[in-house]
Amino acid sequence: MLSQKTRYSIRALQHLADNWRQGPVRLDAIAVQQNIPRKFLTVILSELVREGLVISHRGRDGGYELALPPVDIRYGDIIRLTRGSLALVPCASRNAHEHCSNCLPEAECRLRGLMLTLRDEMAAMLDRISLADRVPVEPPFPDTRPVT
Amino acid sequence: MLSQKTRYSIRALQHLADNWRQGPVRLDAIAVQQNIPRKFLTVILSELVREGLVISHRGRDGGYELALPPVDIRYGDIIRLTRGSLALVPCASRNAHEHCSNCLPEAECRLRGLMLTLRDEMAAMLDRISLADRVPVEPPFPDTRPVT
DNA sequence: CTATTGTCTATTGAATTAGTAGAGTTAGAA
DNA sequence: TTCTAACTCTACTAATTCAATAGACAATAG
Repeated sequence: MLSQKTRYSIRALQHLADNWRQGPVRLDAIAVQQNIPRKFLTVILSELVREGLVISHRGRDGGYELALPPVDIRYGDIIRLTRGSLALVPCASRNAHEHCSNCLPEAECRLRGLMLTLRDEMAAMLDRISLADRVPVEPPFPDTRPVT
Repeated sequence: MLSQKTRYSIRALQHLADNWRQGPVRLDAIAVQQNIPRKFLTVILSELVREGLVISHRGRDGGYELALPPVDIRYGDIIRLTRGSLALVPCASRNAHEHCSNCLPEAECRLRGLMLTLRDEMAAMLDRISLADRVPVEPPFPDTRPVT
């Protein structure tokens, strides 16, 4: 699962993408319109600023805006930044690899092999889509496989 | 991330798959060979028994074995059973749908749209592979996309 | 009938996460 | 210059989740 914080980050960034090139957006506007607790959002946005994804303007008429054009911010990047990794298991991360505790040697671990492959598939998709893309809100239900 | 418990479950099931049709495997054998804390494994295996994936034999010469041929146990099933859902966000689950807290109405949520699509891709892969499949332990590094 | 092996429910301790507090900094405008 | 509307930073707390253990119980082969 993505943490609440990661979800808030993504929605905040989407909001900024929607207002790209329309001047800074105030924190309160984002909080209200995206239904994110105000105080928590200050923490989240400050982090995004520190990471270089967002630019802030202080003082009167301040606010936030994306540091890059929406098309250059891919969902994969956002998740890697806020969550550290795309992988579902620490040892299957390509960029933040860590050993799993109580596991077999990695060279023998079949779970790891599977999770690496899965990670790569997820990355392929998430790195293809950017904040500029219109995402289908309700993708067609896949009917070619069982639904347990 | 998959919880430690889910990872243990998968490894335990893989172990049973390796011993398919060779009589019951004792809990201690699994614990030692898979490096899983014994007491924790009792909890995990009991759950798998209750869920019908595993059969247990009590008493002397007891142990565990898969309830189905390995080919009929797909990774997607295991994760759905032990973790409740494949989705990365509660509102994007096909089989255990829940509303996310502090979100927008689902019909407008772009994060949900994206996560549904991702869930479907993950499911396609995880439901294709079963415990009978030999998983490549080290898949080729994908070089067609950026590695952050 | 006993040693062996699994079952069940509760509890503990640690880690993570969500969210808040509150004092500080910056910049525009009167 | 000073007021005020913004953002910034570090620390803290409460709630939740998670990993692991405890310990009494049940079944079965020999």
